Formats: sequence, C-alpha cells, structure tokens
Amino acid sequence: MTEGVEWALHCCLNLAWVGPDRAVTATRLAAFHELPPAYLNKQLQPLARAEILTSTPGPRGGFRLAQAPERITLLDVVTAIEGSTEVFRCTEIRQQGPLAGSPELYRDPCLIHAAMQRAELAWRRELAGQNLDDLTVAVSRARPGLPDRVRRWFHEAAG
Amino acid sequence: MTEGVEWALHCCLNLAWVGPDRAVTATRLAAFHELPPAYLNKQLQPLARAEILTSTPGPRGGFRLAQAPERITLLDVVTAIEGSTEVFRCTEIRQQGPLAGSPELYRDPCLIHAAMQRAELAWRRELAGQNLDDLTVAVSRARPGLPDRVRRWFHEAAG
DNA sequence: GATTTCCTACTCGGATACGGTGTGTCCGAGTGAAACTGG
DNA sequence: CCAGTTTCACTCGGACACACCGTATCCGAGTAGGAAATC
Repeated sequence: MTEGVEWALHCCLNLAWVGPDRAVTATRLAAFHELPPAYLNKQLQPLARAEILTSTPGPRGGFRLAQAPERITLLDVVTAIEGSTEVFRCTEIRQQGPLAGSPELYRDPCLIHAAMQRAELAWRRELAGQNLDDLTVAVSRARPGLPDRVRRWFHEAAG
Repeated sequence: MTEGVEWALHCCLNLAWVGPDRAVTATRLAAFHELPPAYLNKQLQPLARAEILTSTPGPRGGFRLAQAPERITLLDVVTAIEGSTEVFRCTEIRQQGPLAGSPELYRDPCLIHAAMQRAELAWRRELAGQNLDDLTVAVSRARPGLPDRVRRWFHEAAG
C-alpha cells in the first residue's frame, strides 16, 4: 500500500481539526509532518477529485474538507488514493492450459477469486465502519490538549 | 498484491488433487496454466521455505504439499509470498513536525495505525478461516468431474 | 548373476537483466487580494 | 474619500526525472536412477 494513504489520513484529520471555514495549503500541511510539499500536493489531488476535499487556488487558497467528518470514511480515503481495483487481481489462469475447455464453462466465478474477495470485503467493511469523526473523538480522548494546539498552529501564521 | 499469490494458490490446489505420494515439477505445474516455468519455480520457493511445500531435487523430484490440505490456510500461502509485514506501513509521521514533543509521548499507538490494523486483522481472519481442503470441497461440488481429470493429467506423462 | 562404480539426465535454487509503478521535483495557468490611480 | 484598474504574489495542477520492486530468464549445485564394468 502506498504511503500516500498514511499522509492523506493524517492530513484529513488535521483538516478536521481546522474546520471547513479556513483553507490550509499543501505546503503548510506538509510542514506539520515534515513531508515533501510538492509530493504531498500530488497525493492530495485524488482526494479532491473524489470530492473528499475541496481545493481553491490563489492567495488564501488551499484544501479543506468537502464534507462533514462523520461522512468521510476511511474506505473513502483509501480508495481515493489506491483506486477501487481489488488488491487481488484474478487473471483467470484457470482458463489457460491443456484442460481448459470453452470459455462458456467458466461463467461461475473462480473459487479462489471468490475466497480472496470475501477477505477483501471484510477489510473494506471494517474500513467503511470508521469515519473521520470517530478518529477525532478517539484522539481527543487519548490526548485531550492536542486538538486545540493543532488548531492553533494551523491558524497562526496562516494569515 | 503480487500475482505470485494467485499462482501459488492454484498450484497448491493442484498439488492437493495429486496428493502427497507423487512430486510435481515446477515445469509441469506451469504447463497446466501456461505460466513461465522458471518464474513459477521462483514463486514456489518461499512456499517451500514456509514449509507449505516440500521440494526434492533430481529426477522424479518436484514439489508436493508438506501438510494435509486442511492444515494449510489461505493466509499461510499469502503471507509466504507477500511476507508478514503489514500492508499499511505506519511511518509515525505524527512524531515529526513542529508540534512533536519527546518520543516518550508516543508510547500509545497511532490511532490511524490502529484503525488500519483492525481492518487488516479482519482480512487476515477471513483468510485464516479457509484452508485448502475447503477449496477442494467447493471445487469438486461446482465441477464434479474436474478433480479426477486434473489428477489424471498430472499422473500421465509424469513418469 | 550380483555388486560396485560411473555417468547422465533431471530438478531445484540462487544470481542476473528488464520494465513498470511509486516516489520526488519543477514549472506554468489561474486566482484573489492588495496597491495604485484617477475622479 | 471612493471606485475602478492594474499588478503581483500565491496556490493548485499537471508535466517531467529517478529509484525501487515485481517480472522474467538463465545457469550452476546436487541428486537419483540407470547403464556399464567387474567379480
């Protein structure tokens, strides 16, 4: 899995602290975790295309959450970065070889593929069951003072 | 995910049909699905290291299942090929940046990491819940005649 | 004919190239705010 | 003082290199079986 997923999740969480009123530039989001700014910008763009973030160019521009945190699931972020293709790619090799008959025999799904799909479905279900708001709640419980400090840091020197 | 996982699963299934009495060469396993023989051999080696298969060199050598099919789970095969590292790599970027304090503050786990771990655990649990024997049973139900034909093909011209 | 020796073909196993994708960087198009000018 | 215009710094967005890992191939080490030679 791409490390862009990790960056995107942390950035979404930070944007959740800041709130939708103020836009945060990719450079500033990168500075918060010491990430390469241009590359982070590149990673955030699929999130904007997926309508998880909104991006505004120009001065006082930047990124902000496009929806309420409770409406953005972890699955949304992951699929935005990694794409919606299954991680296990079934190339249907069962249809190749000396014993492979006519393609009509293979209308029923490949059972190995099906088994992997079940596992992947469980993974997706778990990811879809948690949203950004759950994360903010959990973090504010584990680190009561942190959210305000983060919010203040993003407000300061931002304009 | 590597396509080697798909190959390994199909090969393990075929070896389950053949049974542990006879060894099957990588070349013959490859021919059954029209795969590049040398590369398939390379993919089967981690399975041998993981003691899922046993490999014997020399004439009449090849691969065979090292354990009973019901003792080999899909998770075993996947981790043998892909490794046991988590697919989501937490690089602890929360510890980097201007607001990152001393490392002692980060003894509690990264909550984003924890959330991804939960999803991955669900995935692993689903994979561990199915073994090779389940697959053979399912296939023999969906395609009653297939197992015997596969068995015969691997027996013929093999010695 | 039995036994020992040698040889040969066969198999896995690791070492060696190639290509694609993730990683990282740079520059241009567009925008909004601020400054300047004129009334 | 205020409105209109111009300028300009700032931001995203996509185009351009680099590196690593998955893909693919080849050759050597080791082995088992059989053939040949010997007793």
